[in-house]
Amino acid sequence: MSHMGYGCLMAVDREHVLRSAAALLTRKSTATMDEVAKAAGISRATLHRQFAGRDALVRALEALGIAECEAALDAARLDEGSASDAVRRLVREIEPAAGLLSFLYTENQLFEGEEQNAGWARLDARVSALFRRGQDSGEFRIDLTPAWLTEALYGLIAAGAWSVHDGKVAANDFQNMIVELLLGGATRREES
Amino acid sequence: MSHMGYGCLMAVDREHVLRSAAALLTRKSTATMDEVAKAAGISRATLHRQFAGRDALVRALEALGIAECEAALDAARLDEGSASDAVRRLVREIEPAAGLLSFLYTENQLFEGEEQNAGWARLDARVSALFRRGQDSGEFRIDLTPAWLTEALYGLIAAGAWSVHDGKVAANDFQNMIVELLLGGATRREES
DNA sequence: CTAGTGTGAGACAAGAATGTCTCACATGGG
DNA sequence: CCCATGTGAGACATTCTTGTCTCACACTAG
Repeated sequence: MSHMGYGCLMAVDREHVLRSAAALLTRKSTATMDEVAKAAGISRATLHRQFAGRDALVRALEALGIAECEAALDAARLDEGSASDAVRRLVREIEPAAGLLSFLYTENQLFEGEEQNAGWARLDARVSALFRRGQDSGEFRIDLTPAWLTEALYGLIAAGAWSVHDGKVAANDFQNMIVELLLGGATRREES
Repeated sequence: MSHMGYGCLMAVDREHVLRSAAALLTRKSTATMDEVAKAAGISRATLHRQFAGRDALVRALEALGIAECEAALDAARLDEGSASDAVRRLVREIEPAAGLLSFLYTENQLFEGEEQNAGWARLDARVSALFRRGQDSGEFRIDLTPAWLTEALYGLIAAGAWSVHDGKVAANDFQNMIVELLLGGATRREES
């Protein structure tokens, strides 16, 4: 029967294809559909049966990235404890998705004309709310807008992912480098 | 005679074409040679006479970006005064080139295979030296490597340029947002 | 006026990537 | 055993971009 294996087998295959495509496109953002198919171990025909075209594939990757980000936001429990600790948890949880994120980050720069996925707006709102909470509690300075702190976080994650990829930063330092710079800045301060 | 107007007229035309191409590609990094030519007010044939191909154009833009960065580094007098003030001057001087920089920044991500222009290495070295000077003087914390601070600066400049482009950050705040986050971080501190 | 030079417009072929299609093969259930 | 479904391989047309070429036109110096 067609409605049997369809729901379960296709799902895991689709998941596997998406993971492979993410891993490949993270390293080579201009990879061909043929290369993506080979990386996933399937033929171009099958790839094209699952994703109508390159656009559909990128959209699916976007949805995957959004889902992973939302899962990271959930796991980070942004509402609990101090805002600083929440930011630390957020970066820790989001690190596995950093490669995919940096790919989507630059990819979105050339989708400027079209409307962006509503999921990004939701993520932006949640992260912005975290920074705003930190400002309201007196923990964060108020002269940097939550919108900018959110964008800066994305930019630092992308820069961190590329730095690790280029070997300029040790993979183990990824979290600390981002969190410490974002929270504490470069200037030395007296430990209290 | 041909060897007369060649040195002077071609130079200014080339400069104009490069500026136009930079302005266009900053907004739409996938612009066609035809679009680049139209943006510069010349025909595709003439564009192709000045730049052998798209690669040559990008290389020339890269050289332009490097030259502007080096000019900014010179103007910022990185060796004078405190490292913090030097960083402030650097961001201020580099702001006009931020758009071009962010374009080249993402463009270089997909040149991963090829060797990068030696100019970038020189710039990295100069900026790294600035952060190292701040560390040696006790001004900057030593747990963030100069290499990471340099990459983070690039990432923040790109993020700032895109944020301004998307209207998420006011253009007037560009310098402050970057400098304050890079130097001071998000955490509030007592003013001394 | 005339020759030389640079430019714009457009035709043209080459190449790459995409989207679509067909066909043969394997596998798994009836 | 037989059939249906999904897959791989490959051919094919299409589209887009690029690089090259030719030709006509404007301008300018001699």
